[in-house]
Amino acid sequence: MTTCVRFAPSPTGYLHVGGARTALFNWLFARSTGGRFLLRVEDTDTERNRDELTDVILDLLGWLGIEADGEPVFQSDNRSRHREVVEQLLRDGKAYLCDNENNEVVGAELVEGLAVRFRVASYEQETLNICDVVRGEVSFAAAEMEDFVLWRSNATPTFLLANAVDDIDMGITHAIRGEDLLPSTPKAMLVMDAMGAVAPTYAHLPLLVNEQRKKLSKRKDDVSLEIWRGRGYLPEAMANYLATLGWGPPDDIEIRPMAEILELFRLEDVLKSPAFFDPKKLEHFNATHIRRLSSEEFLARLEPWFEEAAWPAQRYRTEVMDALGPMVQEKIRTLAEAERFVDWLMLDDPPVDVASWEKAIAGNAVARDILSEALVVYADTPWQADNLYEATKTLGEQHGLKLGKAQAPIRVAITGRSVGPPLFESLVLLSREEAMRRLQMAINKLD
RNA sequence: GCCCCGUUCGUCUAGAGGCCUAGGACGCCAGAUUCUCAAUCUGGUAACACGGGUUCAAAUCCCGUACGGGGUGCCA
Repeated sequence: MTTCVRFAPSPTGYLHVGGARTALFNWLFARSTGGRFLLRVEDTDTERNRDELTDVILDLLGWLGIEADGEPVFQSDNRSRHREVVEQLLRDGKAYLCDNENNEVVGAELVEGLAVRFRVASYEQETLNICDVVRGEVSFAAAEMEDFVLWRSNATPTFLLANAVDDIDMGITHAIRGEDLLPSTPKAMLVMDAMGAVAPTYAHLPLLVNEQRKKLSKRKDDVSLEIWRGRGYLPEAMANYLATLGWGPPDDIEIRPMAEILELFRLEDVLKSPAFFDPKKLEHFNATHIRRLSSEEFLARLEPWFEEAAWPAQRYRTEVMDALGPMVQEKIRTLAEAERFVDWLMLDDPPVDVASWEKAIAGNAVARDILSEALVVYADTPWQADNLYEATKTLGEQHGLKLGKAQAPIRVAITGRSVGPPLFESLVLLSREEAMRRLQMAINKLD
């Protein structure tokens, strides 16, 4: 049997990291079983702009490397089919008309202004058993279920109806979704059974939770995938991290290419308990993925970031990144951090980090002497990294300081920060005149 | 309330009765190293929720308790 799964986002306007994880697991399952991965936009709420919504979702899924098979299906396009199923259920007595107070209204045809509820009593078995790949067999007693609305009085299908009908019509073999949908699964199965259809196999994924162990909330948590992309996270790092939430590779190697995860992933290995979305660990994954990029690829990924950087576009100096790229690559954790490693080479007056200034210069008794002497020494040191290194080292030794200490005030005076790329290589790129101008400015500021 | 699900280091996980005095990763702590460190390396810290069974043997199987979560809409 060829497997067929779907990711069915609801129209909230953006992609949630939990939704992205669900999409990823569906995609992994489809690709690893040679099946199909479809996209269905559950836009039964017709007020949204669906083109725009779909663009956001497709864009983000594409960013993550999750490609759907075929064009996305809009649930709202299946309205007539949904209506047809409701009408049939009504005729079969498996559903009934009801008014706003949920009182049954006699009739076997749809009536404008009246809703339709499913009649659970029409189901003849005592229990509904869900065959769940993750949770095993889960059963619900039919006697404890209440009738539920299939068709609203405003003539639109509810999630329960549309979701069930579309899964059947699309030939979905495995419904892989969040655990929050587990309690509604027996209702979907009731509808499918009444349609004379066979329900798909289910797999309810453990929820992603926040530090309070609650389902990720749009209000309190950073759940939008766009936010993470905007913070400089690599799609491969995000997808890789998401794959380790609720699932773990058997060989304990967590950070790896998606192609390898595809080979190792098995739906039945997915865990049952909720997982905390840990930004710190995500950051570590990201830093590692950044370092694994080739130098060329790293620079290419940085391009969109530098286009929005604080320096004027015409001030960008290609030679700076050609020389410092690899050194920046091994230090940053997110792409967003790259800018402050090199901005002082593109700006006339780079910002000065207050804490760095206090520690290395204002609060450092020898800082003034070091800066003044550096001004003198740099005036006639050959402007090359090796020579600057030696000159600065000697300067420090005259104060009984190791190079590490001696370079601190110089670094802050010139770059504005205590952290950055290797100083002497960078000074060469800055030019002697500019370096000396900044040293003088720092001394003036101190006076 | 009722229904359903879950419970291994702070966190993500490995573990399918003996390989477990429980492994890896993040974090944290310490040390090393580099011209800076937010990089790198090394080491350390820390868990089978509890109580009963079953068994020669249980983190692994069964039952119960506790705790946590999800659901209980003419939301999805």
